[in-house]
Amino acid sequence: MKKGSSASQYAILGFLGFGPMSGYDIKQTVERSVRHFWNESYGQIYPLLKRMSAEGLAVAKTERNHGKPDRKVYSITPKGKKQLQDWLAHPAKAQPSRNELLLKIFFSGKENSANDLRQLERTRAEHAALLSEYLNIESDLRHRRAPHPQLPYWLMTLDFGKRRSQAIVDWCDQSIKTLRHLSSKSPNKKRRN
Amino acid sequence: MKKGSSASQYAILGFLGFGPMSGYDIKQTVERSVRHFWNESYGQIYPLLKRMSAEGLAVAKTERNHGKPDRKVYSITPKGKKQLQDWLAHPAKAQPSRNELLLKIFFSGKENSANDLRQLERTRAEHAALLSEYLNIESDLRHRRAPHPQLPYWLMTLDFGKRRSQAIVDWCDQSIKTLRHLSSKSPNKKRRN
DNA sequence: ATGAGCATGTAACTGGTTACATGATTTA
DNA sequence: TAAATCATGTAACCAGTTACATGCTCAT
Repeated sequence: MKKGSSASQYAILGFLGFGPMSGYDIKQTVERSVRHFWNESYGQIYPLLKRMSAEGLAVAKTERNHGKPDRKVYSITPKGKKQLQDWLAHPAKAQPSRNELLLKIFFSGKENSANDLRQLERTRAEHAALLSEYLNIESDLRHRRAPHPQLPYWLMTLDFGKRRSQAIVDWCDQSIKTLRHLSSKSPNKKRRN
Repeated sequence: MKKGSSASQYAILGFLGFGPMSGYDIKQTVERSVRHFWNESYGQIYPLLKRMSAEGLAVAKTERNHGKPDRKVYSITPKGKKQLQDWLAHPAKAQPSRNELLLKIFFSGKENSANDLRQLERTRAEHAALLSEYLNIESDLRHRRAPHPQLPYWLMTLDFGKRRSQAIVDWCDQSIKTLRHLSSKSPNKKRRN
């Protein structure tokens, strides 16, 4: 793995692999396709595209655009394709997970039960919503993209999202139950013996 | 939420809430207790402790230590306790997830099947190992820490880890099956029609 | 007229990791 | 005698976010 090339660079390379795109396009595509497990900001995309074309991994072509600003459309080069394949071939390195909600619960106590419950319910709702969103995307994908050779891979990542959200929903339900049980056994304010 | 105070600071405050600790102790404790959803480096801990004691959130006491280097043991102050409680009361902000493995699979195709399978099997093994580690920790905790008032909260975070790893194992199994099926339908090298 | 969408880009900042320096003691 | 553990700390680096600047067009 070459030094100075971050995962963002490979992500960009990957999207250019689908076809020529501008920085703006890449951002939109990220939002529509991999948002649930990846993100990129313009502040990352534009400087990287510049650097990558200087390194010969992509080539830019400026498209004049009536009224709207010009578009700089980048295409991946053979060298870029090779670098992408190299990256794909190397084992993915696990990124350190940091989960603030878990940290708060870890430090929590009976005093914070009301707040914990609120947070768990919010989290549950978020992931329940994601879950149904994923199901919609899935059926949409299966119909609109039926013959695309990469469809199975996209569905795999979706499946991951579904399972993760389902696991979180289940965990929230269980934890909410536990918290309620806990505070009914020894209530915060009024305690009847 | 005060500006300039990162989640790391609250994590440190949280651990000091369990009792006086040195920077070294905090690091060890993080490793032993919340490693599966949180991490801190010395390069983060020591400067923060310094700053926090300057801000009156903690107080340091130097312990002379025969032979070994001196220990600077920090205790949380009432002001620190208050700030910790404030943080606990605010909803946890979701940290942007970035999953390299999913990204690679998203960009993958039949050409990379062999490599994908290797990575999925590795990931599966990792999380299967974590899973049994969690189960050990759990029974250990239930016995050794049986009467601790915060035990239920620790178990909740463990439960999260268990469910997450189980979901990942399941997803790996499913994805491996899908990949094998895929390459048996249209093999990479030799194709019989 | 107001705001959303299109489109590119830079600068400042922040949060965090890694590498380094130091040095005694215990264990293999 | 080599390595691990104890223990603290700094400096350099890096990746990534946020805020800002610019400006046109189209729909409300």
